[in-house]
Amino acid sequence: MAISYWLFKSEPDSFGLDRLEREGRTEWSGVRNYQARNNMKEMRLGDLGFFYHSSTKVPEIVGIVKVVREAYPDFTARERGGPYFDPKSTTANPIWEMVDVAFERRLPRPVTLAELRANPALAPTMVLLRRGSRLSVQPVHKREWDIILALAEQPAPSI
DNA sequence: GCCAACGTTGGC
DNA sequence: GCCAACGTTGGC
Repeated sequence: MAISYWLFKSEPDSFGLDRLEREGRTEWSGVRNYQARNNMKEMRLGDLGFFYHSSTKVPEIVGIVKVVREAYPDFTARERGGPYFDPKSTTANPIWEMVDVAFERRLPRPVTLAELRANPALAPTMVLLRRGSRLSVQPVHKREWDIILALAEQPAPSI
């Protein structure tokens, strides 16, 4: 069974790749969007994902993570007073789920959003590049995955 | 800091 | 079920 590929957005100011590398693995908690949650439910052990830095001066893909635990209830939804508390979610009927991901590796170099946008092989299909795309956990086609890995092996384009 | 795009909420 | 209002995301 082939693995699937994903992309996880994270704001480096709150949780960047440096921290994930230090900590080794993390719970991908706090996702409060149904589509993103559904994507996590489809993830299987061994799936790989790009780690993307969003809401930063230069948004870019910086590394690769691996799914090391499949979807299970996101306990932060029941943390009363916490930022991710959701009264609709109960122990008996949890709405929100999370996966665990582990640091896999850095890309040889970051690949910026601008570079992805400028690539005609990616622009038409990649979820990240859709107009107004805000999905924080999204699928990546294998074709796109391979193109981006190849880009990261090449020197950064000079702008 | 601005603002377009999006998802959710709630009145009707 | 519709849709206006609102809050959030996230690039620029």
